[in-house]
Amino acid sequence: MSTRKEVSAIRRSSHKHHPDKRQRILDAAVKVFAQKGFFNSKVAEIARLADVADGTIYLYFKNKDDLLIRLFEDKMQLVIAKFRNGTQEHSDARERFAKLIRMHLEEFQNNPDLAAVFQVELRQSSRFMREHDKVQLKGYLDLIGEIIEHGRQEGIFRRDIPLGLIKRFIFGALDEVVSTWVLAGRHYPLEPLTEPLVELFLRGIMISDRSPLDIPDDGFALV
Amino acid sequence: MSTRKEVSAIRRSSHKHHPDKRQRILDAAVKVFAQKGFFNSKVAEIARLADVADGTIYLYFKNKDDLLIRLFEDKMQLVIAKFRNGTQEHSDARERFAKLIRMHLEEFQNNPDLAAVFQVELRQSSRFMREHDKVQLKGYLDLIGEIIEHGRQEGIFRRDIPLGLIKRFIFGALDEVVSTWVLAGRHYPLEPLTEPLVELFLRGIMISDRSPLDIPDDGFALV
Amino acid sequence: MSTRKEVSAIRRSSHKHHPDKRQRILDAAVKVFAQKGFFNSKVAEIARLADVADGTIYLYFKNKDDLLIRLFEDKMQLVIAKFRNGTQEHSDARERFAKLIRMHLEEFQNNPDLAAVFQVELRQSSRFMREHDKVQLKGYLDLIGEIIEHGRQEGIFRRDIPLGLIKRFIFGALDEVVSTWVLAGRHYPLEPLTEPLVELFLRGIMISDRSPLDIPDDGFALV
Amino acid sequence: MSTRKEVSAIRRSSHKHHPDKRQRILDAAVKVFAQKGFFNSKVAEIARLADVADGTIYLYFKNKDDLLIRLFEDKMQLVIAKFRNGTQEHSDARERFAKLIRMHLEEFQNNPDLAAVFQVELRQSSRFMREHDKVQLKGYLDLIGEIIEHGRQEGIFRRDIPLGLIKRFIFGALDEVVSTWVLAGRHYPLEPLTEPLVELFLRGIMISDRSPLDIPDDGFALV
DNA sequence: AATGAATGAGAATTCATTCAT
DNA sequence: AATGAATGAATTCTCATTCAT
Repeated sequence: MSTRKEVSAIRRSSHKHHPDKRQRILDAAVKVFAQKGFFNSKVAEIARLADVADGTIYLYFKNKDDLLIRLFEDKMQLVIAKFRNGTQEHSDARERFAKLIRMHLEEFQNNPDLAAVFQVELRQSSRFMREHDKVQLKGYLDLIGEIIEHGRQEGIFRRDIPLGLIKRFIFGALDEVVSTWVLAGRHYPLEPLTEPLVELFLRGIMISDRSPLDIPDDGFALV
Repeated sequence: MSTRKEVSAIRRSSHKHHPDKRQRILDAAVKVFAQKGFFNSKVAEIARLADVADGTIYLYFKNKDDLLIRLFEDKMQLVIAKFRNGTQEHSDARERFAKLIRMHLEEFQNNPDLAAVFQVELRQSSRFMREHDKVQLKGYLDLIGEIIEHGRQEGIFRRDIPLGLIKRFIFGALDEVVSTWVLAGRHYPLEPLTEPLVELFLRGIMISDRSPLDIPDDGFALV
Repeated sequence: MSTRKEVSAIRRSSHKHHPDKRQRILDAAVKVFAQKGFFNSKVAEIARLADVADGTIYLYFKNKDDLLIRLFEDKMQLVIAKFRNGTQEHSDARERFAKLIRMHLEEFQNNPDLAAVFQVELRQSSRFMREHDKVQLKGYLDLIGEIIEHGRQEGIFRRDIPLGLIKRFIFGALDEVVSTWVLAGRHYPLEPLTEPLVELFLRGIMISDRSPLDIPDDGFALV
Repeated sequence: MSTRKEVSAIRRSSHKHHPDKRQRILDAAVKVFAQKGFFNSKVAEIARLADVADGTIYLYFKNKDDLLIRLFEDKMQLVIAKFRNGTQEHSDARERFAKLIRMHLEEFQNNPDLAAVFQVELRQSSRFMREHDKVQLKGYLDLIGEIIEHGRQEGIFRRDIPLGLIKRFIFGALDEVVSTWVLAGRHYPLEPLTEPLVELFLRGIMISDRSPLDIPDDGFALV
């Protein structure tokens, strides 16, 4: 009796399933969650959009919650890796920082559905957030932290404000800007906001006698 | 046939009701929404906590959605009025700005449940946000805008970054700081974050040749 | 927010379902409606009687209203076809007419629950009637009309009274007789009423040498 | 202490209440029932229309069901008395009968709301009908019966068909004609239907030289 | 007698999840 | 592995009725 359940549990963990199907489900989920919000999304609709049966979703994901969690984790992991990669092309902390902001804005601009889910729908369940905020979002905050730390070691970012606060400050502002864009219907491009945002941030976090923009005279256009 | 719906607007008229009861329901709603999240909250639990019958809630509010909306509107109105009042005690734009940040942090520190609802649960429905973001939240952003504008006229806040972006930047950072605090379980005081945050903000938004902290020489503690 | 409503039309598509289950639900519905009346019938009870889950009903029918409507349409269609068939076995209009009356009485005598629903419960909602009276009931009235028309062409049914009135006159009388029988608890057989009813009807609608009103010659103005 | 209750009880039974208020409630009930149907009518709406408080209705009527029952009884009593009066102006059974039909059609034509309630909404609850069909409707059927009996004694109405059946036959046809009129939106006058209806009825129930069925001599067995 | 705010039982319907095929 | 029909728990909201004023 309990055998069957266990078998199915083993299969689930072995993830042998068709990997493409898993992705199709996640892609459908992003779209549906983005449009309707998590609680108003129906598993059946995700299934329909992914062109699989309702039950199939449960072969790949534990439940609806799990779908959101995996979605978040999968994407966040990719995004963080991509951003870390991208930023490390620059050695200057300011450039590195500026690159991060730009990539963030571009990423969401190019994946509006993902943006909607992250910015708005992921906030839905405090229960969810309580459990997962600490997991993957932390990875992103860590990336920000690394860059700040880099700047501190370069001697150009201030040390008199707690790193944790700075990370939140930056993430929060960025997050709000993207949220506004999502809620406003994405009627304008995000990427051009890079420069002023970088300016605002750097002024705040750099050591004050060095203005972020009049740094060297190599004429580099900020990022 | 279709027994339900259809009418529903016969009663709702004489709003003599007990005014205290309305408040009790709202208070209960804040607590429950904060703890469980909007979608996981049951109207019956709010009723129980408010010590009224389930049906009574519907004498004061159109439905569960309406409860959240009114909650937001009621509180936001009060908070905005209070903040506007408080900030106008200062004529210096920097002080005014600093006062706003402090009041914001204090307000949510003193109303943790309300903070939880505002920070996390209100973000639940993009539909909701789409409708209400523009209404009352706008009032708050406007207040921020007024203070920035004041500083611009005093000649100490920069004009080269769009006001809209600055407002979002400030609100977002603030919001994230409070969210983190809520999600972290409110284990630390919020108010002490006033000074570093003000510092970060002012550096970003002030005209750069005037450092925000070396303003007067009377050694005044900021705010 | 408004969790409910809004979507509801995602599933309903592949109508492979079990066809027998649909019938079981309809059969259960007839019984329950007949016993309790539409408004006092609970969907849960129909489900219980049909031995399906509550939710299953909603895989086959849009809602409780729909259940009644389909019930009516399904049966009416069958009945009309059956009656039309049966009456066409006779070429004489009087025989044809008499056959219709007999079949009508027999049909309801043999399907007492159906009779109860048709006679009493279907009258429940004027809205329902407004929509459906015209649809399927019309089919039945049409059948009556056809037979009358046939008799007119044979030259034995009078043409001086509007067909519409005659149809109503016949249907109404028949309907009332069955209603009475249902409400009286079906304590007597219906079918024996065929002959006297046919007699009453035919006398009214046939051409006769002497119209029942020109009997005496006292020239009384009717009423 | 208990005195008050008893006093109020006495008052209730003595029907001392403001008689005009009772009528206002009944009038409102007819309108609302006619428009929405019994089950879709809200006591609160009746109260509003009658310009009394919700609770007041319960001083005059036991409950919502009672409201319908009293409505029916009150009106039926008046109508029967009026019809009996009116028909007795004529001594000839045929004229008496014709007068009844005319009064019936006129009555409902002049009280469309009442017609709607009687014809459609009263059919709603088989439970209701089971209890009240026998009470007041019977009074009306009795009146029809009296007139038929009168004609029989005059020697002009046939005796070979059970009186009960004839009463139902007449009432049913009449009822259906009015129902159709109600459901069709009352777009045409009812009263002109008096003559053809009387014609149809009288032909059926009068003694005539030639029974409509002994026309051909082929000895066909009816049906 | 009258009021109408409050009550709370009651019911339709939805939808995540299961499981026989 | 996949399916999708079936399940039934769960929850909002309505409205007849009561009762303190």
